[in-house]
Amino acid sequence: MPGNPLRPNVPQPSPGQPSPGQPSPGRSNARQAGPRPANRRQDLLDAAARRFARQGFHAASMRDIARAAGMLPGSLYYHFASKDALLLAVYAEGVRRIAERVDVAAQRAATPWARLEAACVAHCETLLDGGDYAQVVIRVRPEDCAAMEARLTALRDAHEDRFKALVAALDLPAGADRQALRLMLLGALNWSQTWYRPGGDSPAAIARRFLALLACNPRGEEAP
Amino acid sequence: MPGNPLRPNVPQPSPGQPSPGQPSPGRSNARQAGPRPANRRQDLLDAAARRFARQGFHAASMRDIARAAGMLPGSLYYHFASKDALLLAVYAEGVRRIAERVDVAAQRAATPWARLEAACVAHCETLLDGGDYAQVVIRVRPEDCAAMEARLTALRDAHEDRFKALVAALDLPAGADRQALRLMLLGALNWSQTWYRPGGDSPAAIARRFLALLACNPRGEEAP
DNA sequence: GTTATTAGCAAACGGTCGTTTGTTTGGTGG
DNA sequence: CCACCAAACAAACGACCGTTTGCTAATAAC
Repeated sequence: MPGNPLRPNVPQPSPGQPSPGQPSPGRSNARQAGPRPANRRQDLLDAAARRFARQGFHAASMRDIARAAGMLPGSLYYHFASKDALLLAVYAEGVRRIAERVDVAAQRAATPWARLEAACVAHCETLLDGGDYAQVVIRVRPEDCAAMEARLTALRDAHEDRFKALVAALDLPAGADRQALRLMLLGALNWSQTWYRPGGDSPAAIARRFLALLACNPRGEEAP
Repeated sequence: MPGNPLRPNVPQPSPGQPSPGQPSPGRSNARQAGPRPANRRQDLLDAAARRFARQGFHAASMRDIARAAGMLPGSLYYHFASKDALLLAVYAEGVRRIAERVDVAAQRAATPWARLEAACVAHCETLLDGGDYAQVVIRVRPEDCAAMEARLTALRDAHEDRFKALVAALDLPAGADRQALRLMLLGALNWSQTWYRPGGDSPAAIARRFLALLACNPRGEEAP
């Protein structure tokens, strides 16, 4: 037992920080873009995202992920304390990527309806073609990982709040059912992950076709 | 090795037959409702449905299911050849239950719109309050079980075809986007499983609120 | 009463799981 | 040159996985 030089487990460079590299290795000192402090952590996250997106949380094993990242199973634990923690990191990054694209798209549009449409298009595109991180957010249910359930749910909710605001900004008749509008839109878009295949309609077209069904007269009335 | 009296693995009383009991044990002969041919197979299916619905396919283990059914792990294999086969049986029964309620509801309604609404209400009610079997159909993805993927997908598609027919029967303007209408409706309803909690709106109310958003003017046009 | 058959028990099989541990690199600051 | 440390390797740990095997009570048929 030579002391305890083990398990430093990476300082986790404050979640949310874009990507300036430099994990600030304790000892300060400007290190020029430098030879390469070995960025395998990102490869590892990518591999985990891919496995979680394609197989789900339980079916993806740490050994699969390690192999996909070109490491041995034990090596993962230098970067992440547990499988749960790895999922949380992937999930958080996934939410961040979706939210970022939705925000950018919404800000570019002029009217409230156009903003909602742009947001739906961005949400759908990221979900279906935006890579593995985003797919994990829709595919993996928070309750699949009991230890992280609360945190995963909070992340997902934070993203959905954007749509709550976009729908609230719409100019609708008094009795309009805004909650149903949001739930229906997001539900239909999220579920599209189960039937979408790259051959047919583009994700953007899917989102627009859905929105077109609602855009005409979204108040809570019966059919004729 | 005393011959091979093993693995008779139940004659599988022809899938789809309602529930008359009598598994027709090879040797014919009317057996009056009788003392009890031991119905544990149903308990076993129920237990499996519950675990699959609550934990998903991979997280539910055969040992969990056996314990919930009051059996030992090995005993499951008298009734089902594998975990995959057990899932298939649960899934098929789930689809059957949803489809049955949807059919009954739709037949009771008079107009095409009323039939679609009744079908959506029935679909949603079965999904959210109709027990574990139905939830498995939505929760478990066919690709979670590679060996059964084709069969599970076929079962799910067969159910969705009913909605294709109901939407086709609607009296809509020429350019109406019927495909989007169906995908949006089913997607929103299926996704409701992820956010529904028994406290708030009833499943029927959820379905009706969604349909009300579409019922007014479902043609493919842009927002003003 | 004998004989099959049903439905299950009891105990393991090999394999994989998430994880831990001790040790070894290779670059870097002093 | 040396001490240091991030980043991995190599090898296991116990637990649990889906499944197989041999056996046995109870039941029903003859």
